[in-house]
Parts: sequence; C-alpha cells; structure tokens
Amino acid sequence: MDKKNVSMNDVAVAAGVSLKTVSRVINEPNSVRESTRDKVHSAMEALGFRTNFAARSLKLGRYGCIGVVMFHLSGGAVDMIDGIADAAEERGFALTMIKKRAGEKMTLAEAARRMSQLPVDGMIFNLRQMVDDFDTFEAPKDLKTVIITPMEHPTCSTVSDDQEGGARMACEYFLNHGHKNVYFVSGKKESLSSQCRMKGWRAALEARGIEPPEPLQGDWNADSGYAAGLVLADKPDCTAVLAANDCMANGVMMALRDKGLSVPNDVSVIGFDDELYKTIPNSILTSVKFRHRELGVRALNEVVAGLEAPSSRSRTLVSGVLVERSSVKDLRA
Amino acid sequence: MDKKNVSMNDVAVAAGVSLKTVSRVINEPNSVRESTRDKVHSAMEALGFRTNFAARSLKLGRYGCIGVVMFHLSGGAVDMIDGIADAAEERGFALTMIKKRAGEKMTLAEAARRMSQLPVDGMIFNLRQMVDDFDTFEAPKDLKTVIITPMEHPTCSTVSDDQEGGARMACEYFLNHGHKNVYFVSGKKESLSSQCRMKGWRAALEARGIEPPEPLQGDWNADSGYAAGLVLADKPDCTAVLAANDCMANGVMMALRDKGLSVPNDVSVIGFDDELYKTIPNSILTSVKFRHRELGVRALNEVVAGLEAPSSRSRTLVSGVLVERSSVKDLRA
DNA sequence: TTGCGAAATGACAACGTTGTCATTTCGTTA
DNA sequence: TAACGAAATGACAACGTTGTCATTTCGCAA
Repeated sequence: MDKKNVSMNDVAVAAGVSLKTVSRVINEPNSVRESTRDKVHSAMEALGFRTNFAARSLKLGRYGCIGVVMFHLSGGAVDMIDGIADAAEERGFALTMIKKRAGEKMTLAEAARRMSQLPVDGMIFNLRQMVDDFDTFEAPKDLKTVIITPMEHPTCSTVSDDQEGGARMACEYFLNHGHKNVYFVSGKKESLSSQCRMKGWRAALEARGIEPPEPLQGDWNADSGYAAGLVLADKPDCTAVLAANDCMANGVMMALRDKGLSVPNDVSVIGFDDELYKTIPNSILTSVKFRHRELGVRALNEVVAGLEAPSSRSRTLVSGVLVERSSVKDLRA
Repeated sequence: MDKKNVSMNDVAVAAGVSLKTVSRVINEPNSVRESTRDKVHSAMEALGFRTNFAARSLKLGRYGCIGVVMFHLSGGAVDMIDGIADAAEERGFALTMIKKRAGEKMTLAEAARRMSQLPVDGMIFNLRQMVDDFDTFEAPKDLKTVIITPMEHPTCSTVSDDQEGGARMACEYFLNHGHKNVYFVSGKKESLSSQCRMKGWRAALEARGIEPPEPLQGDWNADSGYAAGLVLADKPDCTAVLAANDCMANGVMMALRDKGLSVPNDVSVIGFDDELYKTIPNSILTSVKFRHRELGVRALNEVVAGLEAPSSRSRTLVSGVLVERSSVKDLRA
C-alpha cells in the first residue's frame, strides 16, 4: 500500500537517519559519510522518493524556471523556442509556457499578471505584433522581463533579429551590383517583421538618394507574390525585387517566368528566411536568413543575466546573414 | 523600501484582518463581507501582493501545470504545441517544457526523471523517433503520462496522427482513380512518420494484391525528391507517385517536368502535409494533411482526463484529410 | 587512555499558503 | 430586549523542504 507522496522524512525514517541528513545527501553529498549516503540512497530507491518541487521552491525562494509567453506562434518560432530551450537547459532552467489564445486580445500587463502566478524567476515575451500597452507597460520589479520585439521598450530589455539591417543589407547588395532601384513586396500589414523589413528597404534606398517606389502589398504566401510579380513584370525600370519572405519571392519569380522574363537575367530577386531550398529543387534564390535559434539563446541568456538585477535594461540585435545563390545579376561593367 | 516578497500575512496586517480572511478573499470571495473584501483588495493593491505559487502548490498538492517533453522539435511541432497550449489554457493549466538537447541521447526514463522534479501534474512526450527504452519504460505511478507517437505502448496512453491511414487513403485514392500501381518516395529512414507512411502505402497496395515496387529513399527536402523523380521518369509503368511530404513531391514534379512529362497527364502525384500552396503559386498538388493542432488538443485532454487515474491507458488516432487539388488524373473509362 | 579539533549528524524553525475547527458578529424572531 | 441560527472571521496546524545552530562522533596526537 503506497503512501501518496514519499517525503524526505519517510526516507529518513527508513534509513534510520535524520531528515536533515537526507537533505544533505541530495544537496551536498560530500558532507555525508559514504556508508550513510548509501543507506539513504537505498531507502530513496526503495520508496521511490522524488524531491517535492513546491516545498523546495518555497524554501529557496526561486523556481529554476523561466516563463515564456507566446503572443504569436508561427513557423520561425520553432527555432527560437529551440534556442530558448537549449540555453535554458544548459543553465539549469526549465521553461514555463503560456500562449495567447486565438482571437483573445492579450496585453503585456495581462501576460505579466498571469505569468507572475506561475513558477517563474523571469520571463520572455515573444511579441511579433503591436500591442496596446507596449509603451506604458512596466514589468514586475522582481521579475526580470525580456521582450523579443524589434521595437525599443522604455523599461524592459529587448532582443530582436536585425530585420531592418537585413533588409538594408539586401538592398545594398542590389545597389552594389549596379541596380538603380529596388522594388519591395511586403508581408501582412500588421506584422512587425514586415514593417521593419520595409523600413530597412526604404532607408537603404534613401541613403543613396533613390526615391523608393510604391511597395506592393502581399500576405506572406506565394499567390500574393505571384500577383505582385505580374504587376512588376510590366514595369520596365524593375530590375530588382526584394520580397519580404521566400514564399512570396518564389511567387514573384514564377510570375516573371510566366511573363517571359528570366531570373536573374531580366530581373534579380532576393527573399527572406532562406527556406526555399527545402521546397524547390536547385533553388537559386538569394535570401536573408535570420538566426532564430541564436535569437532564442540570447533572449534566455539576457533573462538569466538579469535575474539578479531585474531593472537592468539592454537592447540586443541579432544580425542576419545574406545567403548568396544566383538570383541576383551583376549589372556593372 | 520594499520588502522582498509580500505575503498574505503582510496584506492581512495592512488590512486589519486575519491571514485566513485574505486567503478567503482570493479563493472564495463570496464568503467574505463586501466591506472586508474591499479593504483586503486595497491592501493587496497597495502592497503589490501576488500569490506565491510554491506555497500554494505545496499546500494543495498539485501544480496546475502539464509537462511537455520535446524529443524532437520540427516544423509541424508548432501547430501541435499550439493545440496543446490552447487546450491547456482552456482547462486552466500552464505548460512546463523541456527539450532533448541536440546530440544528447534521451531515454523516456531520463525524461520522466527530469520532469518529475518539476512542477507538473502530468506529462506529454512528443516522440518522433524510436528510443531505446520505449518498450520497457514505466511511467511514474502518480504522474499521468501520454506519449505522442504512432507506436503502441504497453502501459502509457498514446496519441498520434493516423499516418498509416493517411497513406492508405492516398493510395486508395490513386487506385480508385484507375491507377494500377503506386511508387513511394520516403523521408529520412529514422523518422517514424516516414516509416508509418510507408507502411500504409504497402498495406494499401497489398490489400489489392499489388506487389509494392521498391520505395525510393529521400530526406524530406526537394532535392531528394527531384533525384527520385528523375529515376521515376524512366519507369514506363509509373503513373502514380506518393511522396512522404510536399517538398519532395514538388521535387518529383519538377523532375518529371524537366524530363518532358506532365503532371497529372503523364504521372499523378500526392504529397503529405499540404503546405506547398504557401510556397508555390497556383499549386495543384493533392496532399494528405494531418491535423496537428487537433493532435495537441487530444494529447492534452488525455492527460487531464487521466490525472485522477494515472494508470489508465488509451490509444487515440487523429485521422488525416485528403486535400484534393488537380495532381491526380482519373484513368478510368 | 585521554583530550582535542574537525567532521558528521540532528533538532527545530521557517518559507507562504490552505484546511479544520472554534469563535465572534450579524440579522431575525420570540 | 433576549435568544437563536447563520454568516463571517480568526487561531492554529500542516504541506515538504532547507538554513541555523547545537550536538554527537570520529580520527589522531599526546
């Protein structure tokens, strides 16, 4: 007849030692004589003892868990979670996760309120769209909070891909290859990624005194890229297209081809995320890739680093990488 | 000067009531006079009180958290996590997550050991590959354990996509459209999904007395599908190809086209996961889609249902759906 | 053998909640 | 006004750990 929960006390009695000795066997084994340790280990084994998380945390005043709030859970999120989880593991933390429900409107304050009732020492918000209380939000003073977002926050640390820099890099790549202008196909309007990529594109052109043409509105999927491509095919001055992701870039390329234009001979194209090679054999698309995994790692490290000083504040940008293939033609000389 | 942690006792003193009354305001507000409740609420507000998770769990003997172990974190996992998280939310649970580290070899026993030190009332293992101790593993008696895997387990509840059934369904679709045989392009060898899809393909053919041809080995990516397509293009009896995912199916289609064959006029193709439309404009690929989100929801519900009776055992299969487009030709009549 | 300092072990309180049971207060009726 | 039952509140123990400090045991030198 099993007792419901085996406590240290039960183990102590079974092993004929004191409660405290059992505790020591677990937390500072070297301070216990080997023969005693063995007795205790046998007793633990026999009774199936497992330390009680609640009691331990209560006494220690910390949990060893980092909270993760997913305001948005999309494709790239997997790698980010992967990075967060690996880094957490490495530093001896587990993750406690909650998610914004579909349709529900969650503010930062609401997320913080819910998280602070859970076993967490610090938290990470993954925020890919704007929220109402972004600027006014104040994190709990005793709970280090890191926000993954391209926007700067007045009081919290933030971590982000350098989306803007990535877009700028792609544009400059075009311009350095002799292109005189770059067209842009955006993602969904409300997406911060799309907004930042657009901003970087604008900035890069303006820095060279080029008036950015009207951007084409897409929705991340190939069909919207195709539609944009049909429009672009008719613009004689269009030699370079930057699409806010690879799927739309592929759509653009297909439309150009269907219109009798060749990539890269007639038009050059760059995308984002470098994932087309998975789906398209012999893919030629040059693409800006973000290191989502690294992003997760940085976010977690920032939280852990801030556990002692929750009010510290920093801003981390993880740069992107231009993966060169052959979809950009060199127009020079 | 803030005290580090504000306890119920602090609130009680500030509000001029007893500790227990504060507890009641939180847990059974109706048993407290309104005027008292207001006093307590003000005090909580003023001091910034938040209930202490550890103390509460210790007293209650439960955590309100479900553990999730990701042995594998890949694309489809996002939707599954999404389902798990939404269902958890709905039932008032949070998630505690740990992950197998890259390279590390984690057994079920090891995962269970680590989880049982964390704040969890039950757990879900997401297992997409074989693991050494699968058959011998016994879950902790007091911790309901559900494994997401296509294999049956002797003692734990399992939940899975019906991969085998999905593959069978696709094959029968071919056969019912007058095809006399179906070729198969597999994913990575060690993947259970790939193995199950292959098994279903074999079974469907054998059920009609057809000898399955040698399957072609792929690795999930388009290039491997392309290579397979080149081989298949030379087989005169090849009218139907089932590829273990959409990316490889696309590779197959591109190879066929490059060899001068048309889909579906010369060869029909079906894929898995229904995700090609995101990347390919006007995609024609018919595909078997699994409801990963639903899978997550079922897994969570199974855990919660089993919290009272951890030793209960069930097996859930979530059926797939054939998303029809135009990549299969009807050869009848 | 005795004495001593160091090592090993133990007794007890405390962490912040909730459950049990006793006590006080309230509103109503006699 | 007194008496009563119900509602509201409170005192105290308990959950299973770890920290503090006291006590016991050990190994070794005198």
